[in-house]
Amino acid sequence: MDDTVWSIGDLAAATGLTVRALHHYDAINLVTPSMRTTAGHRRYTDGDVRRLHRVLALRGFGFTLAEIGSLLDRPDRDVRDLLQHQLDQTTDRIAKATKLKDRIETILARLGDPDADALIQIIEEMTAVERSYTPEQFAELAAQRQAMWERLTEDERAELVRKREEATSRFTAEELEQLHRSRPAINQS
Amino acid sequence: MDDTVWSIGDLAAATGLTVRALHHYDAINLVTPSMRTTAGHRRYTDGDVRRLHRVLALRGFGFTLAEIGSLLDRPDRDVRDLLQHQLDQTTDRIAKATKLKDRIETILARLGDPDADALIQIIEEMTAVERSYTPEQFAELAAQRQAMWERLTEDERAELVRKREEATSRFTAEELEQLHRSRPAINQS
DNA sequence: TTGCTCCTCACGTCACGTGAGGTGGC
DNA sequence: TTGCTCCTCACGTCACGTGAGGTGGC
Repeated sequence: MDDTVWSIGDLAAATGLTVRALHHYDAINLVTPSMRTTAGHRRYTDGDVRRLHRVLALRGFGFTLAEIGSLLDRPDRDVRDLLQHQLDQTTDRIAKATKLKDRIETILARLGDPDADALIQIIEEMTAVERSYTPEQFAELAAQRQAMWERLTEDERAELVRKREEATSRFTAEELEQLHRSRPAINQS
Repeated sequence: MDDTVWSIGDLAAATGLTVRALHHYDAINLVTPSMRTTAGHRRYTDGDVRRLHRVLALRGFGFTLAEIGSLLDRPDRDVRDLLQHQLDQTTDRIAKATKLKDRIETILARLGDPDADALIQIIEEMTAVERSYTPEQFAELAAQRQAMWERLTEDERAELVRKREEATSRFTAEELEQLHRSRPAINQS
């Protein structure tokens, strides 16, 4: 009973995965069938199937396949940290998605019987912040900010980042993303 | 004043994008600079910058670059549908992330001072549903479900899908994903 | 001449989907 | 012999990141 062996198609049907997914797990050495038939066909043993189930369980918790692999193969890492990280990421995703949802609902409410031009106009109103500057003023602003940043000490920069994050809640999603993108670039210089 | 022209570096600094991102937008014909210098350097006009701002605004609403492109170039599509679709997707993402968050918090709470083995065990307990079957029983189940499905009429199938979705709230995230993956495969046959 | 910005390839990312062309077991 | 399952490439996805190697303006 314990020496039952699975073809890839049966295993795929039983787990709801695709054959291609199992091929992929094999290719990255995540779940490798212990046997092959003489024709080269994969045969999954009971142990392989147990490992696959662990993979699917962990995948359900949002771990990447790479993380799952190292968790299963070197189970000495600080699991609490990993889980905490997952939790933080998930919380963050919820917050961002919730904000986006609010904005979309706002737009839908304001939208009468619109075409795309109207949509774009409304969205631009909601996100129009920089557009009140001329390009030159805008470039000047960016340059000044950059120059100011470079005159700061490490501590002052950290303080600024904190303040920005406090102010962040009043920003639009677009600006959030832009801040997020521009910060590492600035920090590296 | 209106004929100011931007270099790619200045525009990147002013918007918080990377130069590479602007290259990308150019490559996919989303935002193409109207001019080049004799040396081949991109020069963005005021109109280009306005288009870029529209792109960023729409991106903030979760549209893909392809969607943004067709929105800007053929503004005749049903905008309300597009936005509604965005909203549905976002709501769905929030629901899934919230469920995941609950599960992670549950695990973290149950976790004393654990190593990965303990984690995997706990996760397996939380997700252990199929594991109460032997592989043969499991394969049998899958085969029976498949056979049953194929005997159904379209209406009966739709009814089943509805019922499954009702029951879904009691399922784990893993099972949700598996259902989600297996359904289109079955429907195609 | 030295920096700095700019240019064009071109591969890598993540978890597979989707053919393409061919082989083995019932 | 006909289907069906299986096999191995290998390109595509999405929005860029990250060098690699080279050129132009101050």
